[in-house]
Amino acid sequence: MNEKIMLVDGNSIINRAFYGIPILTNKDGLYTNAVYGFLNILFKLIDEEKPTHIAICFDVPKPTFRHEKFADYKGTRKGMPDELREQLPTLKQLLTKMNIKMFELEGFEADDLLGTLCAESLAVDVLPVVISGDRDLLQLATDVVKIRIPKTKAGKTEVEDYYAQNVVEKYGVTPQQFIEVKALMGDASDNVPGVPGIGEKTAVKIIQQYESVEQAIEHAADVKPKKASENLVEFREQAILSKELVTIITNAPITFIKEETLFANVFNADAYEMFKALEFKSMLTRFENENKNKKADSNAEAVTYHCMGSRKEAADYVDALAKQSEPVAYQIVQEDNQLLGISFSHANDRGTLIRVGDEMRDADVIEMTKPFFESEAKKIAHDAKKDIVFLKKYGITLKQLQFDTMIAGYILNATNDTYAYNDIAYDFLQESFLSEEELFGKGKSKKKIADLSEAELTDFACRQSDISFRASGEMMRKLSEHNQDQLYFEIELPLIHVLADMEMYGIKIDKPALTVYGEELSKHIEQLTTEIYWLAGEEFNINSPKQMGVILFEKLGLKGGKKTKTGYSTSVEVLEPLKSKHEIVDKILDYRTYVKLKSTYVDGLLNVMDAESDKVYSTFNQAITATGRISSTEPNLQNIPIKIELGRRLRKCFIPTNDEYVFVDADYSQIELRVLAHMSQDETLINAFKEGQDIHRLTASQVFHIPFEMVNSNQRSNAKAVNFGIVYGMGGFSLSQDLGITKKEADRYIEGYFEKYPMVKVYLDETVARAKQTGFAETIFHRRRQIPELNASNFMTRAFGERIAMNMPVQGSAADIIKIAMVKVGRRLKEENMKSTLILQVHDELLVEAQRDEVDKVKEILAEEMAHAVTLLVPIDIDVHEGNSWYEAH
DNA sequence: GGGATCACG
DNA sequence: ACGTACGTGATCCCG
Repeated sequence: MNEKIMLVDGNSIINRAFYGIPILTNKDGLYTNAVYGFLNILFKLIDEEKPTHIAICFDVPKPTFRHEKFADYKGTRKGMPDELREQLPTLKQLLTKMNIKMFELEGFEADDLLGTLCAESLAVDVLPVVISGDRDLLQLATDVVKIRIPKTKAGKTEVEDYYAQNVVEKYGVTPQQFIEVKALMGDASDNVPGVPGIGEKTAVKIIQQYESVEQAIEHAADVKPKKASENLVEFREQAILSKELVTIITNAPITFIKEETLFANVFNADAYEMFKALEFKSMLTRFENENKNKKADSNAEAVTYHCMGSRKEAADYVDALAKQSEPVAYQIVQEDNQLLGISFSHANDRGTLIRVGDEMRDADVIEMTKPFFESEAKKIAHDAKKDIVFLKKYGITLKQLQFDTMIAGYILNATNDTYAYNDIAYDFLQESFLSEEELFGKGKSKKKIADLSEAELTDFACRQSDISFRASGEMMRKLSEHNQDQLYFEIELPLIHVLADMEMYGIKIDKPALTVYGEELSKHIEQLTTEIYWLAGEEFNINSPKQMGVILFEKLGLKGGKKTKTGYSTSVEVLEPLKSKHEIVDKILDYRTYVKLKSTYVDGLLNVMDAESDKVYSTFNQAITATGRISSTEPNLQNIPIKIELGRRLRKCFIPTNDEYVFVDADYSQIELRVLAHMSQDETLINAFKEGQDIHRLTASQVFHIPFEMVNSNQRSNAKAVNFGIVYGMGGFSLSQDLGITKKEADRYIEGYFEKYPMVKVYLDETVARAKQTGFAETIFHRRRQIPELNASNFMTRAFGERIAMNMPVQGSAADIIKIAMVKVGRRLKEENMKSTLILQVHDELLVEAQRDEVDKVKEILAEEMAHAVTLLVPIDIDVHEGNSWYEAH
């Protein structure tokens, strides 16, 4: 046989793919993860098997002959989730375009069609190989017919292969006997009854001895154990029925025409378009490879990039660049802080690389290109912040940054995971390139850029500046179309410089104080560890929730352990109510607090601290969050403890560089609620802020129907939770959990809130409605977030989308506002030649390291620029403090 | 690499 | 009836 047909169980494979790959959607909100995973598995197996023919079988969602025999067949099975169901038509459409033959037939399951095709292909001398996620198919295995069962784990596909021999090895029975075993033991997932009291072990034993259900029944008297023996007789009909149910039939009324299943013309233009629409970027290269002998499409159009060999040539080139009046895109290629080359692209040059090599060392390339970076020529960059920080080390200041394609990509669609070059090319030029991970791999086997040949490096570097240059036009057009010119050019772009300055300046750590603090924590941890072991009666890993669950809920018999996917939950919410039940609980909660502080903060900060300056230099990411906030990493300075005093003391270790400076800290007071007041235009809320009322107290008095002056602190704090919750789109249930009240009461609170602030209700409803219509939510400054979840058929997903739609404009507008303030504060400090520097932002707070003489001026600038970043319908309040540490200043 | 936990706004 | 508040990042365990 030199022809081979791959027979695929469509339903079981797409099902596995769905659960193996996280939910994905494309731009249009179409779910794609299962289709993507299906193709991944399909392609992998095609590569391995190299079939000449292929067919894919599907179930028809209607009763089959098995249901006629047994009405409850598959009765316990839940329907597939909507997110998966929606993907079936997409998959079938795609397979049609790929000219892959599909089979489905009313009254039969995919299994039966596979069995039939298996038999028919063998009859015409075509070797079948069966792909399914369902072990029932193992009954089809023979000495030549292989059953392959793929598993998708962590994005990787592993396959188990079974010939008849392998089935015997693994299950101790032949493929034919496999049916008999199933018939006896039943199958809970398909609701096949089997024989009560006979499980897998017993079933295998019985069949090994008697070979079939019928013979086992015949010799029922001899069968052991006794229970099985009796039940074989009592449930004999049920056993026979079960066998019929699990037996795959091989003569379903379908016609196998070999030629129809030919594996050919799969990677055609039609399919390519659909892959693009589904955003299966990594799979597009497969088409390109398959078609590389065919005519080149626009994508593969030959581009000539140059590499400057000689010093003289390069110097002249850069000289001309610096004088350009038209924008120039550049890309600095570096690895491990080592410069490898700089490429340039502009209107008259698709790409030229100045490469670090024998003739020009890194310092030469730096020196040569310095005039360009500092020139008035307009520059297009990709992640300019990285470049600013890099160039600064050589004393170079990047001037005239006109466009940043990474940031533009983020503004145009804030929900992408990455905005790498290949993403930008894909989204804005409709061109597909390999990602860096695909080019270089990842983890241990990651290849080095430095190992590229000159030609490869030229291509790699120039492609990037080329993409930046060409995409920037389309991106600008889209920004205008979205009304995002101001947001992009007046907020995000200037912010890049502010963030770069913050990163470069860093923040000083009082190392001795931090070390002492760490030792104090360690002592407590040691003490608590001993006590916990003693109370538990044994040693265990307190850091392992799994082990702790066993100790608490099994050994010590505490109850109320709510189950998570993997076992008991041991989180604070679970442990807090158990404090009075056992002494150990309090110790564990303390232990957790101390360990968190020690490992995440003390050790974490010491690890990333620069040894020379005793400073930490955080990276501020401007293209991560879906709402417009910035995030902070390595170290994350936006989650330094403050709520409890023990943790708050950490802030005493964040200090000014030297005693020439002090910290001035300013934070917005209730910025999100003020934004809500503005956006909703609710009169009561607006007036409350205008009159400087205590907003939580006001809410309390209204919601609980008590006079303003009579509100006690508990009522006020409950009202605060309501005020917060509203902004998050919270429901009654969660509020009740949070406040420890009944859902009914919580619902009344929320209702009361909306009675008091009626326009807030109107605003939130309208916001959700508008988002449903447009597919996105937006802030005051037109920052937008796509919300594909709003179209989900799944209730939970859709409700989640609605909460996002309510929250994003509020959280995002607050982010807009503080970003404007940062740009303005940064500008003022620079223009007025001050020695004070903005060093940190924590969502509603700015921290400035102020020179002592400038403290008053700094306070004035902060108060002024933060309060007047925008004009809202309500006043904006700022609290300003100074101190010799972050602890004192906040 | 994903889940659980917990730190922040 | 569904499960149940938005946005982040770091550390640890475990398969």
